[in-house]
Amino acid sequence: MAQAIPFRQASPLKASCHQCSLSNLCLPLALEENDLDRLEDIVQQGRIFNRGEHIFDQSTPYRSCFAVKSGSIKTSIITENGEEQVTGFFMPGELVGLDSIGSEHYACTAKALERTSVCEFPIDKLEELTGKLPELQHHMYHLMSQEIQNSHQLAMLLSKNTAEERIAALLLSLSSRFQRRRMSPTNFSLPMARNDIANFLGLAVETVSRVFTRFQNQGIIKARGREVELLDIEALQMVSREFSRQCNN
Amino acid sequence: MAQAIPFRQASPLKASCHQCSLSNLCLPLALEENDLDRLEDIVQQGRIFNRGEHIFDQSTPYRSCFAVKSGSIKTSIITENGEEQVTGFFMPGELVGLDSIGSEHYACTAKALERTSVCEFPIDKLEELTGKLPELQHHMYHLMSQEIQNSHQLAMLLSKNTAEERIAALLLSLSSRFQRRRMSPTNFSLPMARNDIANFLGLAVETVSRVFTRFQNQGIIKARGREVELLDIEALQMVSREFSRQCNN
DNA sequence: GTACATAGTTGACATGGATCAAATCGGACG
DNA sequence: CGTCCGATTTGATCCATGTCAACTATGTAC
Repeated sequence: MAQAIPFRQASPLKASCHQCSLSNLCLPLALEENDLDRLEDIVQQGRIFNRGEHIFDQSTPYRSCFAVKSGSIKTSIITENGEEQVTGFFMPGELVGLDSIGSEHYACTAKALERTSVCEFPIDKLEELTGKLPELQHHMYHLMSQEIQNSHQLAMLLSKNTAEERIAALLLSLSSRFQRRRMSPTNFSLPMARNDIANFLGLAVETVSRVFTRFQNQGIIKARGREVELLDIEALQMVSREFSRQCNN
Repeated sequence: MAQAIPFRQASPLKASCHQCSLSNLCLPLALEENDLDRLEDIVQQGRIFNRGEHIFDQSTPYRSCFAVKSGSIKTSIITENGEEQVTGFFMPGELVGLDSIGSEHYACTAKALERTSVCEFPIDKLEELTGKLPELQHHMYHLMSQEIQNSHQLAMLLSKNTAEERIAALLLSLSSRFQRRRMSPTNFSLPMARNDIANFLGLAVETVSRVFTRFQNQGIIKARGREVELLDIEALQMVSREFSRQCNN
């Protein structure tokens, strides 16, 4: 029935980086057209996860890192006594699991914040490939560097900034990340709950809520539930003290 | 006058990883004897820095990462408005500058806390070499992963833990790092000032000072200036809540 | 040795945000 | 449509830690 197809086509288990709309954000960003094939050879089209499902947790043996294809992911560390520390939010085109290379298990737990699909890069194959493609290797180093920087920025936010500053910085970070994905930088829907925001920013939920309403009263944002509209980006930048140096970008 | 020397010998600008006492901690850790030569080929014996001197700062174009050979280094981010956030302390065998790969300039400022010597790895040559030596590449990924993890642990410490817990965790981290370097885990001299500790842990100097004296009154430590003796490690672990999961190890 | 600067300690007080409590909203489901 | 449960908001109170101020110790230059 199906006739032979002369052109490249993804097998069911294989992602097509060539056709992916995120190729200017994700790993393919580093590669020429013809090297892209080699990346496609190792990528596995991952499962789709429903909201709340774990992509992996700290007891999962480390095998792969994952690129978000659609949806969004939250990573967190769960301590022995059950406390959680949210370490990041990941949007389409971003790589999750870079903090675990060389470890037996994942160093954090990754949970889908909404219906989310991912591409899976088995780490052994990825390392092998980066050994052959210097640009890809460089890009990996660069991504990991940025992850370190982001985390330092977060530490800075946590140790030096007030609740308002932290929340302003997060909103700005999300804004610029939505923008890079060609979505509105001023009108978006938060993928995460207030609780996750609070945890990520080292605040109590109540504080987050209060700051949101304060911002709203000042006419800086408009928020109803997870729907957010940034009315005055400049004001947000003023609040976040260190203009545009966001915790994640 | 000088006669030809038949055996490998470090040129003035070249470090000898073969003879380095840190070879079980540093990059050589990943390599077989014979691959070590290739690492030696790219290492540059760095300058010696006096206390307070900058190895690099955020205006320095990114060229290399550095391994601490002796002494110790503090890294920090300086914001536009002059605020400082200490992001880490580095001891012999540890690598500084992994947060800047792929950036134009260093992402942080590195300052010698005491008289310090470093080995310099030009990043372009290092990347080239890791492309050829899979074990070295893997080790680099692993080191960078750990740096991300450390930073997440720090963020966690900052957002969830009390002053006492943070300081206990730092003391334990230093202790285990001294131990790995075959120095006493209970009797050491802090390389950094109270100020740096405070900044790193997101506290006021006064708070650090108070906690030190509190610990001392409880008989957990003995401290005179920078000289510290850990009298009751178990008690410290109790205090630091999440037993032994330190911010840096 | 004296003097000045820098680092560390201690005390008194103020406050941002945590905590506790309760009300309200919103969505899933029968 | 009504019910239920979790998420969010709002209010009242409390406390750990910051801030300000003063004092002490340590080190460095002359």
